[in-house]
Amino acid sequence: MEKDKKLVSEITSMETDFAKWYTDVVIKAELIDYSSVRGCLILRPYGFALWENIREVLDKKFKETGHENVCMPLFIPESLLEKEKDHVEGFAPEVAWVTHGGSEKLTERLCVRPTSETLFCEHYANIIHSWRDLPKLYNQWVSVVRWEKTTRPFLRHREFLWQEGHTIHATSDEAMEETLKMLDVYADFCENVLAMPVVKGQKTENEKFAGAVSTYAIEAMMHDGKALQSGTSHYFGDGFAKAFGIEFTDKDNKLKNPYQTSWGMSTRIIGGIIMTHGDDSGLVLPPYIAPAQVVVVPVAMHKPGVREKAEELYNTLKDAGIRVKIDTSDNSPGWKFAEYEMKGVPVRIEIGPKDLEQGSCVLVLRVNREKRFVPYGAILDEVNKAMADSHKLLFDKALLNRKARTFTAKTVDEMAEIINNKSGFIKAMWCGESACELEVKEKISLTSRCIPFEQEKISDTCAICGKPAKHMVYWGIAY
RNA sequence: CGGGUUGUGGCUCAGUUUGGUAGAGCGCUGCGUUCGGGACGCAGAGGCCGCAGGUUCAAAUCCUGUCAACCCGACCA
Repeated sequence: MEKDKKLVSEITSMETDFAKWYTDVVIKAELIDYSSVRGCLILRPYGFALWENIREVLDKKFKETGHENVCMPLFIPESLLEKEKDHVEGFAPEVAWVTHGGSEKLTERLCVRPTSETLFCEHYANIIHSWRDLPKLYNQWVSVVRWEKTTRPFLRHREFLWQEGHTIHATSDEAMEETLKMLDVYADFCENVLAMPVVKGQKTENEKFAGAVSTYAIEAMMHDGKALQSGTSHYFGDGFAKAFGIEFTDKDNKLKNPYQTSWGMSTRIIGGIIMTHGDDSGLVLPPYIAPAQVVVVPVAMHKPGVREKAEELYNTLKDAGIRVKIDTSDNSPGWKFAEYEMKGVPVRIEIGPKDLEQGSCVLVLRVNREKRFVPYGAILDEVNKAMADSHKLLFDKALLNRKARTFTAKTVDEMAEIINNKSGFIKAMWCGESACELEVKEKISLTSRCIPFEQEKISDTCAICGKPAKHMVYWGIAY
């Protein structure tokens, strides 16, 4: 478009300063506000509505796959947290402690849950006795607290909302199947609902969850080439069950430890949505979770018939279940266009005197500002089509960005050469030794993002040590 | 947790060097004119200068402490 220069001057352009752009968008679009405790942020109605929509879609999927929602306590006694060694070592440095109840000092301090494995384990030990009690497929939607040193809106809060699934099974095969199934649920959700392409894979030993046998994750690429871990699924084996004394009598009358999983997705994904799809005019929201999917903007409202027709279109869409908003405020049309673009509303409908003459209205896609002239009778079909088209355009654009920013390297020098000039994923071979992974981190500040399920052979030898390679790994800089 | 930058009406900032009546633009409220890419006029409202101490006749300004935000690093499954 001719006027492709920035229409919104209040937002720092991505190219000038991506981090500043991000905070500008988050604040200006009224997603978040700061509170008086660092890292504890306020989700404003527009931001919380995004989470509600995400929650609604995921929760439905969890229930379809047989899961039940529960709610565990907020506090974990210190002695309970300490039962699994790796787990406590992983989380202890970042937990918040409650030491007093009223004015009385507690005999045992309580940590505010950083994650709830220990609580679920304690509960499972109480309720599971027989193979008939298995499996338990539980999930909870709660907030957790991790006392992070560095905080950023959505990406790293000290208190954040998430869901954590915790399941327990009679066999390791069943638990592993669950682990991978839920990873697929997340991947499917990201791609088909959020329009975010993801790479599915396994985390290395260094990067896995504290206490897990293996961790799987979906990795997404942001507009600036940094990686965002967008959902994780862990296989625990029977380690937690042993540490917490969870036992059941199997069909063969033998006492056994069951096998567990956990998996989570948090409000961090909203940061991912912003950094995947946003542009210099502000937010661009994927249509299926946008709090407002359509905004109706009447132009020259005082002219006869304009407002009535606008209301009529609004009602038609609303009655059909579309999340639609109408703006009849006395701001100028130009102001409204800019405002709703900044807020990322996927579809805008303009209706004014010229349209009334034509018997149609103008439908504009946020993602590329494409204008479509639509007769009134076709409005619902065209809105649905515009949302489907927008979703596809967003996905394709994000995938294109990832492909353009995915490089291959055969040696650590090549990796350094690439990362000094560009930002993105580097595919390189790895022998499987932690030492090599740590060397990459120290020398060129890249971390392993995952060992993707879809393997490729870049070369025969580890890019770092030159010994025979075991895996192809995606390396990158992560949020 | 280290290094850096910054806190002044809702927002962006000037004023701090050299202590002396708290400012501008935008936004907000009311009325009128406007309305197809952030309209215009007129009239108004709004600030213990982040917080706490200290120095001084006098502090937004100087000193000490503290809190918060942002950036870089370390750390973070």
